[in-house]
Amino acid sequence: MTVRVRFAPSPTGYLHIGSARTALFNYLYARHTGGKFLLRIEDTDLARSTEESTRSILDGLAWLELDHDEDIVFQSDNADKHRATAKKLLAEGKAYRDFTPKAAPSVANVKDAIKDRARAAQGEKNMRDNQYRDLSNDESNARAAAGEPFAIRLKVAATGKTLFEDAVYGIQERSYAETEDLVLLRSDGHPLYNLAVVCDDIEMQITHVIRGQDHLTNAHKQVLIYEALGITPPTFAHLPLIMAPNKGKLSKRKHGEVVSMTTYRDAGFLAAAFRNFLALLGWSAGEEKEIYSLDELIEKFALDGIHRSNAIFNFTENDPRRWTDDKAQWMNAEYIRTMPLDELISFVKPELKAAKLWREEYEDDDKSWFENTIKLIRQRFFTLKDFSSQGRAYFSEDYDFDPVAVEKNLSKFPDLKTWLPELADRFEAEFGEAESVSSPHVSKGSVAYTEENIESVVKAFTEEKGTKLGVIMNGARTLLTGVAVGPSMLSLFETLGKERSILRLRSQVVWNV
RNA sequence: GUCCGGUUCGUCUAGGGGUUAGGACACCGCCCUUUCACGGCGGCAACACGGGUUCAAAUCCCGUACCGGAUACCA
Repeated sequence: MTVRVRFAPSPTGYLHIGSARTALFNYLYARHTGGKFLLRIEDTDLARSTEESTRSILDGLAWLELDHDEDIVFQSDNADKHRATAKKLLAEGKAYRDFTPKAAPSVANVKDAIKDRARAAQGEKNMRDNQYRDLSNDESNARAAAGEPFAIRLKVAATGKTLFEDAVYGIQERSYAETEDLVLLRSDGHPLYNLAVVCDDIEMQITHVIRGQDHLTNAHKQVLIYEALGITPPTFAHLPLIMAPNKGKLSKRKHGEVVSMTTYRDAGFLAAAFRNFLALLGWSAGEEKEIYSLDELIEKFALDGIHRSNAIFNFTENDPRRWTDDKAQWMNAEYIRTMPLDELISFVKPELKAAKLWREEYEDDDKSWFENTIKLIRQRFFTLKDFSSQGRAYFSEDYDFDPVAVEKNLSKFPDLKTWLPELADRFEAEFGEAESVSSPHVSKGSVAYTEENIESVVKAFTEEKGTKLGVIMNGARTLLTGVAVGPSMLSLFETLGKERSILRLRSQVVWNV
């Protein structure tokens, strides 16, 4: 039997981190087993479902490259089938009409209201005391024919228990007494979640239901429906939940952007890195290894490596440096500095394009210069965004000066105002005239413009001025790149090229601010 | 309340009767680098608690505490 799994989000918001991981695990399991990964949009709650959410979820999945097989199923399209199933159960006496008037929709906090009611019942509630449960067929039919509204409830046996083996949590038992006669069909004819899920999973021939642990009790209800239908339930695998740093619920409302997949895409994360991070949240291959390619994840993924305890997604609100999980950030930086250069460049290109820093020459005449530059600066970058922000001075003459860097490396040494242009003269004398900035990498001087030669020129110059090398180097770095941090000054001079280095050494703009 | 689950460094986790309880991130120190990183080396840091079982318990059993989930004519 080939494995068929599904990711079934309800479109009530963007794809958040927990759902993304559920999708990932489903995807990995399907690919690992050579099965199918299906997508079903559970849009039966018309009031809350939006097309925009659906699109956003699809975007998130696309970014993570979790491509699904077969057509997307929209649950609302199957409402008639769900209703038919409920009617069938009713006809077979496995469900009954409940003529109890629908309770007024409870106010503000539905969750709390339910909890309060449950607590008030003190565990003495009899789940089988519905007065319509054993209504005669004739009377039930008569009332229905008379137009009296009714919900359809599953007739759960008074004694016994549901039992299934969860692939993650093991044997799960629940006494029938704990389970109400769940509503299958609302009095307005609207099919409810558990019915819809079971019907669709059957129709889609789902073999493994991999979803959040918050559905564990739903699994019991669903097993009941499967039993009533006489169909063997799929294998369930419930996933531990991803919690906020305070161990509380990670919610869109409370935590906002940090839980949204689009945030990571827009912040310059690599899908591969984020996937890798997500995979390790609640699952482990049981080895001391952190970096896994997609192929490796697919190869190693197994249900028995999934944990039973919740994991915390660690981040610090209002801390720009810790706005998201440290490990996710590290993972992304690790990918940026170690992934194949070609691959990285395919992501850097759109980033530079978006920042209007891209030039076609980077794939043509200046290809090797571009590659070397990326290789040089990727070492200290964390996200794709860094290439257009911190890396701006490499791709444009129009870059900003960090006031702190200027103060620390330039203003403190007023001599640099004349020294740096002098150094430019020295470069010119040594390496030849600056021709133009259009081909900054081409060096035409008598002496080769290499790190080694640059070093001796700078060193001689430093001695002559009776200053420290650091003063010159740091001053030049700030003048040439606008910031106090960056690659070694020598490789910076070389990478920027003779012409651009000379031009920038002579620049007086920063002194006039 | 009831039912279900969980609990190993701050975080993600390995281990599952005998280990100096391992790794990663974060943090700290040293080296490298006349910057900042990267890299290298090192450090800090954990088996929730109480009872059993056993020669031996982080590991098995029971209980307690704490945390989480569920408990709808929501999904």
